[in-house]
Amino acid sequence: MKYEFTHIEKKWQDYWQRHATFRTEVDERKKKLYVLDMFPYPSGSGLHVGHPEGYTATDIFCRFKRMKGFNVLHPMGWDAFGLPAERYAMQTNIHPRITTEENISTFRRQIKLLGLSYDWSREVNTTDPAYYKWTQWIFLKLYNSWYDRRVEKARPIETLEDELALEGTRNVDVPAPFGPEDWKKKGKKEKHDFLARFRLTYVAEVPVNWCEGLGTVLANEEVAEWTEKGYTVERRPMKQWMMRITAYAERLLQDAESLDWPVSTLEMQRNWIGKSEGAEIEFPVKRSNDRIKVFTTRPDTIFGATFMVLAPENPFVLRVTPNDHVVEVTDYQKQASKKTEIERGAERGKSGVFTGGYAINPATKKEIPIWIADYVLMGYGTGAIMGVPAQDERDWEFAKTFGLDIIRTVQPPAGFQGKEYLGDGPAINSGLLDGLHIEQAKKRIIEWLEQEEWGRRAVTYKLRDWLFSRQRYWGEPIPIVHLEDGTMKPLKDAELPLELPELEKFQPSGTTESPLALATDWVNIVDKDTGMKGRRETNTMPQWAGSCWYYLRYTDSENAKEFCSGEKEKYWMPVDVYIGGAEHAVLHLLYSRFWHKVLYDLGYVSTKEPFLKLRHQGTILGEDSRKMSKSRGNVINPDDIVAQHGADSMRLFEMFMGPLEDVKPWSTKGVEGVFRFLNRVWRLYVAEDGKRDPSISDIQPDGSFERLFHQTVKKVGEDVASLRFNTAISQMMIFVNEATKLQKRPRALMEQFVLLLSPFAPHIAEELWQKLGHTNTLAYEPWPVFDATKVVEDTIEVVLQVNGKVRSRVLVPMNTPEDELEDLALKDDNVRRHLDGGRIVKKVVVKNKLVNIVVAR
RNA sequence: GCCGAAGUGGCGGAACUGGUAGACGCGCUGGACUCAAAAUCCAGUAUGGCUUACCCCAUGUGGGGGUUCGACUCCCCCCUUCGGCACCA
Repeated sequence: MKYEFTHIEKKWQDYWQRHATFRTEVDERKKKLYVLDMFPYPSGSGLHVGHPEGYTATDIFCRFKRMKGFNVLHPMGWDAFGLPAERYAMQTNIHPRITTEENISTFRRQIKLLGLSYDWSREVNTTDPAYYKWTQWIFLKLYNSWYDRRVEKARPIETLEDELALEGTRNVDVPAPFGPEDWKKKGKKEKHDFLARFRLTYVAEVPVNWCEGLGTVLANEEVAEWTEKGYTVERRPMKQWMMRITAYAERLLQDAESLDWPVSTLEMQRNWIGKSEGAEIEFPVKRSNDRIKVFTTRPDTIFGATFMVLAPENPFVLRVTPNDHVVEVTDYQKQASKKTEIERGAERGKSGVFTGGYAINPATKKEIPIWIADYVLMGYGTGAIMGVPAQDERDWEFAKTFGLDIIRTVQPPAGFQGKEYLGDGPAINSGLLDGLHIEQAKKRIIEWLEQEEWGRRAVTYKLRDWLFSRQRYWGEPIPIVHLEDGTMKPLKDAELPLELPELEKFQPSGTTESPLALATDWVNIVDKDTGMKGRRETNTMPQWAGSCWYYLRYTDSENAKEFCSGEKEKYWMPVDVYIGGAEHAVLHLLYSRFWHKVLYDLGYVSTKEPFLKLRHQGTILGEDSRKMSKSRGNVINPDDIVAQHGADSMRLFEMFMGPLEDVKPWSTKGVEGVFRFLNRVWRLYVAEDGKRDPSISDIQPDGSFERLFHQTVKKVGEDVASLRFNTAISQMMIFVNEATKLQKRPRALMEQFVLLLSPFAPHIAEELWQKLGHTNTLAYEPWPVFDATKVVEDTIEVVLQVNGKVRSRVLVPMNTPEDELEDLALKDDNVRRHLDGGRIVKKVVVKNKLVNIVVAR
């Protein structure tokens, strides 16, 4: 009987669905395991072969663990908000909800064809109001929280209000302190504005990449893409929603150390957070009481600071600029503001203008000129630097361009020909630091700065607050109302979800607002509590929002009262294994960790980190080893593969191609190879009449076949546990090759082998299991165990070497003693030929491995 | 430029803590079955040499050095590819 994969796969997929085979519930008696795939954005082009790679890997792992007795949570859902559906709506006026639904249906159908053991009852969809209700709820939790530095955690904003009313800002670090009476005297708006400076979600005027053509702001990484397509992107300050992720910089950095993640991903996150340690130093402005703060990692070089540079946007710029320089300075500021950050970075050489103002170097007491230049960024440190050309490449270049003084304060080694010197050496021209090396000099100068009150030890991070608003329709509405008194009012929990309004026509608003601004009935409201007129926030959330917490929703996806119940969260979290693309190494994985920590601080989740073990699947390239793309015509469609060779072959091949994390090219021949393998398996078990093959019977296995069986159980189990699927499949192929050679096949072992194969090729395995006489699914059969004593070979080949080169091999019983091995080597003809009468200097004997005889001539 | 990962047959890849390099699969070659083909099965397959049976010898894991009885594996230098960052003071 032929291997009718199409029929078999349909049959078992129906069976699993009918019997809810993979439905999971909390079960305190069983050990839980949470295995998660990064959920896909359901694009219009359907699934590509890259998706099933990760999904198959997690599926094999889940099926294996279920058989090992674990209670496995393995869900799937849709990250369905996003720009493509909205752009399509603008062209066709078809509601994004409709396109999204269609795309989801396609994806769901395609994924189901692969026989993945998801608990579909937990499916989530980020665009479903029942889901985004809780995205909005979490947004409000952040809005209504502040980060308390004293305890290093987020707390409800009321705790800050209470504290201000009780003791003012005595224990809170603010520029303008006040007492409890002052707080009580403040008006509503004043209090509102003050608190806004603490909230984890806040509105700020920030320079963004505004694209008029698209009617939205773009992320820095999106700018290049659209400018290439002919759109113009300009830098302009706009009011945007921000999330105070910077408050968590240190914890995001520290807690990453405990994670079992790819080193490269951890490294990328570390670089993204970009911690650097140094000092803040205040430079007094000449003839003024102002002090300009700079950040430096090299406070030891302060004696070489011969100028100062401010970012063009630095608010001090105009305060230090005398009237006769204002024109040049403002001109420069204007130019700089137009450039995007990419353009600023791409420019070779240094530009800048002298402000006409001077500061006093607190170490040398000398006057140094204050310049502005766009190589100094407002978003990092204090937006101002001390220029130390002798010990900094950029400052050197700047000083050379504008003819500024250069004073070496670290002695370069003799014969040093370079420009700036970044290496270590004794300090020179540095007063109290002279002779000290960098580390000591840093320590000494910081002590001095702190003592003289010119500065202090400081840490800064590259990480910036998260720009959270998008001027788009197809995203979660931000649940905030702007009242006519200038304050903002968050919606109450009972008012959630705030659903997207229906629109007549999908088009940009024509202003800097999102298309939501066109839904005037929705936008304009009257506040029930105060009777004030109000306007709803028209920005929506970025696509990251929904994916920031979806793993929590899976634990309790039907819950209408909570985002998930504490009990279920405690049982299932954290995610034990998380698999997805490396393209999310930073943003998604950092944003999720951030939200998770906020929820942790507020007591809503029980773990500090959401994802314990993370692995990325490597990209699958086209057969030509190039990236798959429509234009290259090398795209492989999973539907075709499933139709031609079946889902089991598809799954098996994707896992057999190579290590999960590697980038690897598709191979049609390779699929045929694993398809042949499955056919061989089939013929091993099934006779022409469709019944169990008569070669399978209750006989005692012969020793070597039994050994191979135990070796296979061991290898497959270990490999699956460590996600090395390619080598597990190799071992199964070896087993099948041997089994094929046998006339009579021992039923017990053959049955167990079906169980080994089942996580990889579940459909054929279920069918064979049934043909072997079982009536239930094998999904919960116990995973085969191996007998360690039966794994070891009784005869083993030992290598005989002379001077490290293999000269002969002998078959000996396992654990033949060393001296016997040595004798065998010395008696061996070819070994003796190579000894060639030389003097034996050394004999190395490794039991069960080799004998190496070292001779001198 | 900086950070990270990786370079093994014609191809995808294997080799656990240094101990038989090339498992398994693809491809290729030869054979069996067949009128023939497909499918299937069997055998061979790193490169070169010598014999021209089996053998045996040399070379071989990006290149060059080193440590070691012994290195794909450890150390140093260099090259290439991929991923990320990019004036972060």
